[in-house]
This record gives sequence, C-alpha cells and structure tokens, in this order.
Amino acid sequence: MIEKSKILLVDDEEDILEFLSYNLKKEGFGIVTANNGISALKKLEKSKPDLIILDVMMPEMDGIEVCEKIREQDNFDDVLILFLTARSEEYSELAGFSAGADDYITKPIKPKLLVSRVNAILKRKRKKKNDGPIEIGDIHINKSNHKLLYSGKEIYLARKEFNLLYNLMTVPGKVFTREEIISTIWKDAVVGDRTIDVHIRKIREKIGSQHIKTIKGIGYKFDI
Amino acid sequence: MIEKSKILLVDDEEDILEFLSYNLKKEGFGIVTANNGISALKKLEKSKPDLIILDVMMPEMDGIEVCEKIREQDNFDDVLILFLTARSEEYSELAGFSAGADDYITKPIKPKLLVSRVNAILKRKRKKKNDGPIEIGDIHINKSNHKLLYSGKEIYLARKEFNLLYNLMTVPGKVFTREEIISTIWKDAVVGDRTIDVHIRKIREKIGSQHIKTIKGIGYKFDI
DNA sequence: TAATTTTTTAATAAAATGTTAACTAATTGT
DNA sequence: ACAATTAGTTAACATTTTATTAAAAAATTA
Repeated sequence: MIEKSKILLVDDEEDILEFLSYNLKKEGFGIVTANNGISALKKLEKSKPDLIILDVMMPEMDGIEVCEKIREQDNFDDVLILFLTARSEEYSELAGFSAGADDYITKPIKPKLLVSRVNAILKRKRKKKNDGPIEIGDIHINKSNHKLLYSGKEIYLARKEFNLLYNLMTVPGKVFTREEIISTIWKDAVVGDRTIDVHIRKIREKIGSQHIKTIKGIGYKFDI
Repeated sequence: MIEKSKILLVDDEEDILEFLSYNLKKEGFGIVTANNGISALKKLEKSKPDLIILDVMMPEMDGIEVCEKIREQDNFDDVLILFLTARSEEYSELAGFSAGADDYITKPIKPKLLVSRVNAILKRKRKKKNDGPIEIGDIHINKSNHKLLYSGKEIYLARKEFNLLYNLMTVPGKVFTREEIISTIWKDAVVGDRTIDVHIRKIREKIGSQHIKTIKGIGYKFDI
C-alpha cells in the first residue's frame, strides 16, 4: 500500500480549515493544521509534511511570506506548497509562484477538484524521485548532484550534454528519435538537427562511443 | 495529400486567440476558437479537433478543469491537449500532466516554437499506432529499440529494410501487395517495383529466405 | 564588464542508405 | 515449348543522413 501523505493546512479561518480537513481526511491523508504563519513554521519540524496548503490572505504574515520562509530552510526547500487564493487575486498568484509555490487552487474550493489536485501534485512528486542515479555497466549518472562517473572516474559534462546522456540512459536500448530528444531537451527553443550531433559528439569524446549508438534515419540510443 | 489537422484554441484573451490563429492558419491548420471553457466543451463535438490548445489561466473554468472534463468524455479521451502556461515548467508538469495534458508551451509564445511543437505533437500521434515487439519463431523484432534478433543474434537492418520487415511481420501470413507496401513504406515518394525487390533481397541476405515468401503477381508475405 | 564556458550554427566531409538500370532467372499461360 | 510476364541480382550512382570542424552567439562566471 502507498504510505499516506501528510498535509499541513494553514489558514486563519477555522471554517476553511475544517472544510479542508474533512475532505482530505476522507481521502486518507494525514492532516495537521495551523491558523497562522508563525504556528505553521513551528509545526513544520515536528510534522514533516509532504505538502503544505497555504492560504495567501492571512493577517500578520501572509502566505507568500510564509512560503518564502519555508523555502529558506534547508530541510524544507523541496516540500510541496499549494496556495489557496481568491479568484480576484491574480496578482498574488503570480507573486506566489515566484515565492516558490508548486500549484494553486482558487476559492471557492470544490472538494473534487481539491482532492484531484492534491493527488496530482503528490503523484508528481513521487515520480520526481525517480530522477535517482542510474548505473549501467561502468557508467554511473546521477541527476541530483549532476555527476557522471565513468569507470570510477568523475567526468564533467555541460548541462545539455548531461541532460542528453541522462535522457538516453533512462531507457537503455530504446531508440530516441531526434524529435523526442528535441522535445525533451529543448523545451523552449528551436534548434537544428546538427546541434544534437554536436552534443552527441562531445559526449562520445568523454565516455567513448561504445555505448551511444546512432540509428541512422531515426535517432540515438544508449546501449549496454 | 496529407489531411490538414484541426486545432481548437481556447483562451479568454482575444489577442492571444488571434495570434495563435494567425500563426497556425499560416501553416495550413484548420482553426476553431473558443474564449472560455464552457464554449470549448460545446464546440468539441462539432469540430472534432485533433489537437486542443488550452490556456491554463482562464476565469470561470481554468484549463486544468477543462482538460479534466474533456478526458472524462469517452470520445475525447485521446484527443491531444497542449497547455499554454505563463509559469515555470514545474507548475505545468505538476498540474497539467496529471490532468492529462500531452505537452505544454510557456508564454510568451514564440511563433516558430509553437508551430514546431504543434507539428511534433501531431506527428507523434500519427506514429504512435504501430509499436510493440513482435516475436515469430526465432525472429524477434522490436521497433522501440530498432533491434532485430535472429535466433538470438542481433542483426542490423537499415531503416527501409527494418520498416519493410516490421510491416510484413505485423500480420504474419498476410500477403502484402506491392501497392500496400509502397503506400506504407514510401509515404511520399514514387519508387519503382525493383526497389522493393532490392530491399527484400537485402533482408533475405540477413535472415534467410525461409520466412519471406514471394507471391508472384501479388506481393510478399512473412510466413512462420 | 571582461573572461570563460557553453551552446548553436554553418560549412563541408564522410558514411550509409536508397534507387535505378540493365541484365538474368524464374514462372505462368497458351 | 515458347512467349510473355514477373521477380531477382548486381553494381553504379544519387540521395540522405550523420560526423566533424571551426567559429559565432549566448549564457555564465569572475
């Protein structure tokens, strides 16, 4: 069974805390509540939540401030934060994201949407953990610390090179078409096909060409 | 001729709708627009789009909600959905993908990028049909890693050879006429009949001729 | 801002793949 | 058996795709 996730709810309105609690408990989440930012920050350490649902509009310390303070702490810089905002508060939404929020829900809160959004955000986090190290033969690649070990020796790859190699290694043997490669590595730019070749060449320069195979007319693959 | 794809654009901002329309019409796509989620859902049935481009941030019903509603409908659970978002990667991946999006573009939208992404996503869909490994007797063929195993030994086939053999193996025993072969392997080129023969010969060179049978006057088939 | 590194592009070389033509072999119908 | 038709073979050549440079452009760092 999947371990139930813990959620810290932060809102100054008791009604909303109860409403959220009720709907999320029903889904099996572990719930901790706080009715202001200070209290939330205090409860962080003990409760170690997977997700924090934070009302933007609170007296004393607003959600954005709380969010920033959470992100400053080393042990919580990757906890998920979801904002609750009123429809009209577009501005706060924008500010929220730059403060480090992961998602937001607008009030009035629809229970079904809330639950689906919370599930989605947690699912995504779980998936993200799969960005773990990959070891294939004498090549160890680790995305979290951006390190590549080639037969024990550490080798530096520039970012694009690293991402490209990492991507190929996620599914060894699978041929990644040039299109696939472009759409995963170059999210917001249009680059020519030669660009891929050049990066491939640089990777081969560093780890040899025995692993990275060209499938002419299709793409590249990482082979064992 | 390749049929032009239909795209449904959904955004509350008229400017953006026009901007998208202009750039996509120029590329020959059929365009239908809607300026809110409700209207989009209504226009779905009639327009039967191949792709829906959906702004995440909209009043009333946001893109994620629209997306979820679309996915709930049986006849549109596989329509392509592309999100427009002003936010970071993280947000779109978190909320959008779990709601069932296929890809996303971040604003500000660069026309070139938009077009290339749209083309990529549509092409990907067209291709997605035939896949999966096929094992027949001592021949294992796998499109995803472009590998052919012939009694355990890996054999390299050039692209056309591979596609041709794979195609024959999709329906073992069925006689594929030369016309059928040409229309599936040579989508947009005119080639002579001898060309097929040559490719068949090369395949036979590599895996023997016991499997690939000639049906004179008609075509070829892959036999067990 | 300057220096350095990374990324992309452009030009060209190299390699692999694909097609054709000319010829040969096999098959089919009469 | 003998045309007529269809397929197989081969090698030349055309085309496509990738590799390799060097240099420009962009991003990063000092």
